[in-house]
Amino acid sequence: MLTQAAEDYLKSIYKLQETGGKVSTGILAEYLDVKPASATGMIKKLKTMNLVCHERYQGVTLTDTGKAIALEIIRHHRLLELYLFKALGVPWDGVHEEAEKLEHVISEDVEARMDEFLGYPTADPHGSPIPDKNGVVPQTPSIPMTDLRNGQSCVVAEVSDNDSALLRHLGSFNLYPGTAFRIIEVAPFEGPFTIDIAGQQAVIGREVAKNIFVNNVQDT
Amino acid sequence: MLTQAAEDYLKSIYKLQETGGKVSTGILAEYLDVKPASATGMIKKLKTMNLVCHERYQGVTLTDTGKAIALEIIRHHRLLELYLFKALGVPWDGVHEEAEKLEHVISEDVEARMDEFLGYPTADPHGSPIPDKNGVVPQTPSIPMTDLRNGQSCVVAEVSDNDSALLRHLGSFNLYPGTAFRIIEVAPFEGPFTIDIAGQQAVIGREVAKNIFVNNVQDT
DNA sequence: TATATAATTTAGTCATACCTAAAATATTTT
DNA sequence: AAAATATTTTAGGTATGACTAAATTATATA
Repeated sequence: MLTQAAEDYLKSIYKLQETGGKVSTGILAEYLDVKPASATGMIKKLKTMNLVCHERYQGVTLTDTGKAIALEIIRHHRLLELYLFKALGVPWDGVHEEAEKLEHVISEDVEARMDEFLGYPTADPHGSPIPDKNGVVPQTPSIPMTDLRNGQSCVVAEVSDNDSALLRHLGSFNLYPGTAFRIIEVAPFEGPFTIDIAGQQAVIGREVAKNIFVNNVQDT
Repeated sequence: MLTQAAEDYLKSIYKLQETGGKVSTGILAEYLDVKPASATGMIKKLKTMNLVCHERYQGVTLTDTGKAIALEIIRHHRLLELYLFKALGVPWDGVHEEAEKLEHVISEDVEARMDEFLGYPTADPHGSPIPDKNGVVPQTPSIPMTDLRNGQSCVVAEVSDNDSALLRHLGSFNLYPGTAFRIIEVAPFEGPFTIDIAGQQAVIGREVAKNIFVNNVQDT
């Protein structure tokens, strides 16, 4: 059985690997809020367990085994988020923190029962894909909201889940995955977005928009 | 925040205290499957945190704070057991092990939500009382099955929860809390119990009977 | 009451896990 | 090639929690 820290490293390497191949020690350390030396230490430990590949100064990647474990933890996390949200009514800005602790502890049996209860879902409350039992991640192509232009309409596909204040802010506009909206205006010089959500107007700053990913984009 | 080990010690001291006042180092160590010296070490640590009272060679007791924490963990544990049983269908011989891990991790918010979902229950699937939010333990008087005599009828109140093989065995006879049965015969010389459960006859050994507690005892 | 026995505590060790600062080494940039 | 940057190694720290062995204290027995 892996320690919680080791599981968190694997999960982080997986996430960073998604957006850019090999993961440098520095990036990983920054992501986990530890010093690079700490990351090197854990990488060495994970290497002895054959969970990562690592050549000195060349960055780290997951082995097949390491990737499978990372995906299992991510599956735990996202199933838990959705379960807490749907079965227990935990607000969507609170599920991440709670799942972060539970993900290391639940059994495969409980995981399977939650999965069944939820009807074998493919996305968590923030729209992030839930890997299936075999580690297959359902692909839902989406683009950042910041790519949108005046007059385009779209549907929220996914939002970043790690900042609960941001999530509360988005919730106040009803900007959940599945919600449709239309761009009324993109202010010039990297300015904010004015949008229409079911008849309600809202102004979304660029920093916020960076955390929103959309699909079903149409010119109207 | 306490470590998991510290929480387990508090919980154990509480349980041992229930059945016999002050708790000796040796008993505590045996219960937790560690050496007495290890128990002494943890007791000293808990004492610096004002969670236990301890005079050398005089055994240990919980302070009010320590007792409150112990009861909170027991509440977590038993609510989790019932929740896993009722909401997710985890078999009753599996809930203990799962709750043992989760009890240290769930938030007060999730605890409250499970409590509400379950309708503010007072007993877990094994019949053990669930302390309320203020640490009040509902009292349900019961006697060991081994005190019963020929011809007496009763209802199962509580069974020991820490041996899952035993629980499966009891389950095979339908001996859940709430199940009524009648003593057909107690074999002499500390022999087994022959009982009638809803028309079905069963033979229960003395070692098993020691783990069953009953109430509503009536002579028939 | 003295002594044997049992329980408890003390003192010192060990293993694990994770972190850091500083120095050494490699890589990249100028 | 030199300088700047990033990474790794080294050496050391902290915390947890277990253990053994020896010393101490309490209890039971003679």
